Amino acid sequence: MKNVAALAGVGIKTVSRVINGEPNVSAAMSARVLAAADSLHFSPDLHAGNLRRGNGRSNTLGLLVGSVSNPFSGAMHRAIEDVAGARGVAVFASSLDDDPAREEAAISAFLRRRMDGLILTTVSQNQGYLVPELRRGTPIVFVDREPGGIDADVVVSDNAAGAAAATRHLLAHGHRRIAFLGDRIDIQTARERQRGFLEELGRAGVATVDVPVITGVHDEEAGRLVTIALLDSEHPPTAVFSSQNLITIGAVRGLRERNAQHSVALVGFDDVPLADLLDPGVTVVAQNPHEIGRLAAERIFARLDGDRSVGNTYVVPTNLIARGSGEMRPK
Amino acid sequence: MKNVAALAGVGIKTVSRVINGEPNVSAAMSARVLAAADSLHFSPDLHAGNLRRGNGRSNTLGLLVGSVSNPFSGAMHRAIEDVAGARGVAVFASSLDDDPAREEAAISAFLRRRMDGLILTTVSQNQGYLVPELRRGTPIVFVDREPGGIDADVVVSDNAAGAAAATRHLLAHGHRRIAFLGDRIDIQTARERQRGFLEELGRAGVATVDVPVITGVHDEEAGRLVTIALLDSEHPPTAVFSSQNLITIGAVRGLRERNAQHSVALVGFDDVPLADLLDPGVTVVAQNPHEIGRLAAERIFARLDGDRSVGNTYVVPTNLIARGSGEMRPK
DNA sequence: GTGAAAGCGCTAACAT
DNA sequence: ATGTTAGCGCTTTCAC
Repeated sequence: MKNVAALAGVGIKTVSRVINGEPNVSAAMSARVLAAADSLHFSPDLHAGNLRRGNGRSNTLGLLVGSVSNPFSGAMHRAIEDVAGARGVAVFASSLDDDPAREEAAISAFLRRRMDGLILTTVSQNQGYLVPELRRGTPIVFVDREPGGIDADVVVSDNAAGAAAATRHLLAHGHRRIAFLGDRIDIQTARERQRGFLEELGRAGVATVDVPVITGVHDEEAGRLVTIALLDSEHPPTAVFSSQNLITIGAVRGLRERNAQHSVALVGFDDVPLADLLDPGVTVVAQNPHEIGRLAAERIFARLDGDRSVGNTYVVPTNLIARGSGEMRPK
Repeated sequence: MKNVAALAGVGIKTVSRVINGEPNVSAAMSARVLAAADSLHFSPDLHAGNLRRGNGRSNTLGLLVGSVSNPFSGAMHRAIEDVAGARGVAVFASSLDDDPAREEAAISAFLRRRMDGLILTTVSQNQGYLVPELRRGTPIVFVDREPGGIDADVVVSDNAAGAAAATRHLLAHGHRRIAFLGDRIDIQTARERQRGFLEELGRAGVATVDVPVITGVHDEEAGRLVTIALLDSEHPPTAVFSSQNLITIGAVRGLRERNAQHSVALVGFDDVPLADLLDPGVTVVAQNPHEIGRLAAERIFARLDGDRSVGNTYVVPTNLIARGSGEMRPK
């Protein structure tokens, strides 16, 4: 900017005025400055400006998701980007990988970069360490999973209700021996889904002693192996409830390998790409990652626009989509 | 930092030393500063530091992809994040949406934030406007699509060769009337794939006058509609080559709707989630987005580490995966 | 309508 | 081993 001022033969403040579109610059002056800036390929340093600027906004949001390569995360990211982009705010995304160390590293990276707001999926048991940052005025919204030890905005799916709906669906089709395939129990949503499943069985008066509940299933391959093991066991289940998208894909593979896809029912939590094109189509309790992302971003901007209300939890409903795999009756 | 120094009763430079892990600080001093920083929830301002720091690195990379919700982009993003993360560098991703205006806006946002390097998917016909930035020393790698008017590192799939392989595969299975479903022709890879397709037909001596070449097919719904129109036409093709992942999904849907999935062959360019679980499995020319991302990130860091060689083009091979849909013979 | 000086939070260079 | 001063690129404040 100094160089631009020198080349245009004007004071540095005038350049600043022109670049930022401030009033009180003559048209001739403005043209001269713009020409100089152009010929030097000048691009203002946003961070340097923010250092002195009053509100100190960086027009940047930090986003922490499960993994940027997971379709759920991708859809959420996209929705957030759309809301933020409309306001000229850029989004900075990191993958959590369900690793508490990455949670800390990513958030620390966000904080050091002075993001205007944070949208976080977390895995640690407690997010109390963010309370000072929240008090300082940085809007923080937790998505997908509820945080611990902090009062902030939260946007989540109705995990327990969705899991209960899936369970009810299988029960209604005559299943009693329903296997539950759950993620790592340190993950808040995994516990919620398991709770919804067990409570629904309880309401139906089904003894859970006979129901295989397998937790710690975290990825596709584990889902496949667990499904095969269940099918090969002495009392195989007549239905499977896989409580996460990667597990569902693994379960589909496992059922195929034992040629059980048309005899053992399957309902998944969270939708899976092309689920409707499989044979049978995969019945799922679909989440709405786009809506979760949109809402989260709206909350951030509401806070930035001055909303000082206490933290609220927004529950986005799930939606059971029957496609065939969940409508089979036990043999 | 000033506050930390005051609270600890030391000079500001000592705090700086402790925070940055510089040598020449006594253990007692270090502990006192750390305690003060902790009690004030101090987090250093990375950008303020970079303003004065010699190399001025922001430890941030800008990434522009098709859409953060596309699986190809997601896989690439993830690979880049993994390489960058290992070096303590964060990644900032934006969606291009094949819109030249977004290309300009996103790159301008990157530049204003002084990213250390840029990994770009572009859609404008010419990227000459980035030459000054490249000369200034900002490493820029173009991924997925080759840029115009600039000499820089490029990492792409072998689009023409992959398309030729797909075409050869269909020809070898007896097809002559092969429909080509192409993306918008302003997209460089779309042109390359079309070229590979037509050249392979030429090598095989197949007259292209009889071959339906449909371009401008950009999304899933367009792919579906075009496929149905082809099947309903007077001389329906015996095989379809869909040259992009969303188009392929649309084509699968179209074939299903006309119950032609077991009679009309299909090969897609770029892999599709769960393609192996469909009936028939979808034969594709798979790209390697993970490898493209990894290589691109490696190039950025090589440049940051001092590599001053001229721009190079890295071609990542494609891989034809036969799963059933591409191995059907014409009726 | 324009510009000079001070200072944002930090680090480089140079004291001590 | 610790502190002081200048200045990164910009905006603010205030003077002209």
